[in-house]
Amino acid sequence: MAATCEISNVFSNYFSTMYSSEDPTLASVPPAAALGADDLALALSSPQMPLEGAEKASWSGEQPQLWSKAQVLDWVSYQVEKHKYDASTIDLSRCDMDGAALCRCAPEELRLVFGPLGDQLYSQLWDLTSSFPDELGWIMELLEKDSMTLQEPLGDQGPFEQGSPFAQEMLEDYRQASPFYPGSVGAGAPSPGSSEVSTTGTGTSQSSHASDSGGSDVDLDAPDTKLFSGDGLPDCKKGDLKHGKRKRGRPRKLSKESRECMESKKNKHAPRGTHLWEFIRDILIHPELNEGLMKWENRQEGVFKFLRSEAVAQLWGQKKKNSSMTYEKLSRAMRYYYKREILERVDGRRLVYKFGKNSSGWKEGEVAGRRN
DNA sequence: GTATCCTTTCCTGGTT
DNA sequence: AAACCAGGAAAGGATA
Repeated sequence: MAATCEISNVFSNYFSTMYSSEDPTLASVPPAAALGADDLALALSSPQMPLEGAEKASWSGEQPQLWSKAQVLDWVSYQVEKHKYDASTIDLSRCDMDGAALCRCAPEELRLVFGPLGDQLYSQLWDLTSSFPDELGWIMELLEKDSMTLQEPLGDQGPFEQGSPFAQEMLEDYRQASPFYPGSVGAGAPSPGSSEVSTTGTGTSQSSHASDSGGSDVDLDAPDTKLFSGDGLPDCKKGDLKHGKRKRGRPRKLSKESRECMESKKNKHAPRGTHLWEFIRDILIHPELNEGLMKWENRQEGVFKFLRSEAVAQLWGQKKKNSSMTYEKLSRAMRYYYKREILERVDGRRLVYKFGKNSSGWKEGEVAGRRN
C-alpha cells in the first residue's frame, strides 16, 4: 500500500526531526561489524555526549530495538560516562549486540556484562523503549487512521511557503492525514477507528466563523461535527450533563458501561504522555506539522500564537484520548503554567502565549535544524 | 496506600 | 454576542 510507505516516511522523518533535534551523528557511526574489541574500548573511552553537546548521539533518535551494534555501543559509552563508571571492568567481548539483542537482556544479564552499571542500563533502556511508542503514537494513529480514508486530494490549501521538497512531501502527508489541516476538514469521513474526538462534551467547538484576526477554528466548523461524530463515544460521555447547574469541579468518571465502551478503544497501557506545553512546543518547532495551527510571533522570545485554537485542542484531546477537549479547557491548563513559569503572560493579546524560563527545547539553539 | 503532579472539568466574572 | 481571558474549586489519572 503506497499510503503505508508514505506513512512510514512521514513517521521516520518526523521521528528523526522530533528526537534528534540537533543534527545527529548517524552517519558518523561506523558499521558495527567493523568494530573490534579495540574499537569498543576506544568508543567507551571517548563517548559521545548526546544531550549536552552540539551533536546528538547516533542512538538518540531511534527506538532501542532498532539500534545497530554501533548505536548500542554508543549508548553504552554514553551511560558509562554519565555514571562515571569504570569502563575497564566491562566485559567488552559481550557488548557486541544490536538493539534488539540488548532489549532482550534480562537485568541479570546486563549486570553480568556491565556490572553494577547493568541496573542503570536496564532502567534507562526501559525508559527509552517505553517512551517511544507514546511520543509519536498519536501522530501515527492520525496518520494510520486517515490513510485508510484519505481519498480525494484536498482542494486548494492556501499558501504554504515550504522551502524544500522534503518539507513539501511531509506537508502533503500531513495534509492528507490530519483533519486539522487547513482545508482538510471533511475531506474524509472518520475511519471506523477514529472515535477519539467528538464534539459532544461541553460543546464549545461548535460552528464559529472566526474573523480574519487570526481568530481560531476557522475550519472546525460544521463538517467536523461529522468528522468526529462517532461510533458510540459520545454516548459514553453524556452522563451527567443535564441542563441546569451542576456541581463544581470535575465530575466523577464514567459509569461502568461507559467505561467498557471506552476501554475497547483504549490501549492496554496508558503510557506516559508528554506535557501539554511540550506538545505545544513540538507543534511549534515543526512547521511542517503545525502549519495553520500555531505560529511563532517572536521565536527568539518564545512568543507564539494559536491560529486554530480549537483544532489544537482537538489534537491535544486526541493525544490524550479525550474526546471532549476544547480550547477553553486547554487554555485553563495553559494558565496554570504561568505560576510555574513554564509560560509567561502576554497581556492584551488574544491567543498569544510566551514560553517562560522553566520551559525548554524551543529555542533555535536547542532545536538545530535537522533538515539542512 | 498515600502524596503529589499535571491536568481536566466546570464555573463566575471580566475583557475584547 | 461570541470568543477569549483569569483564576477558583474539585476531581481524575499517573507516578513517586
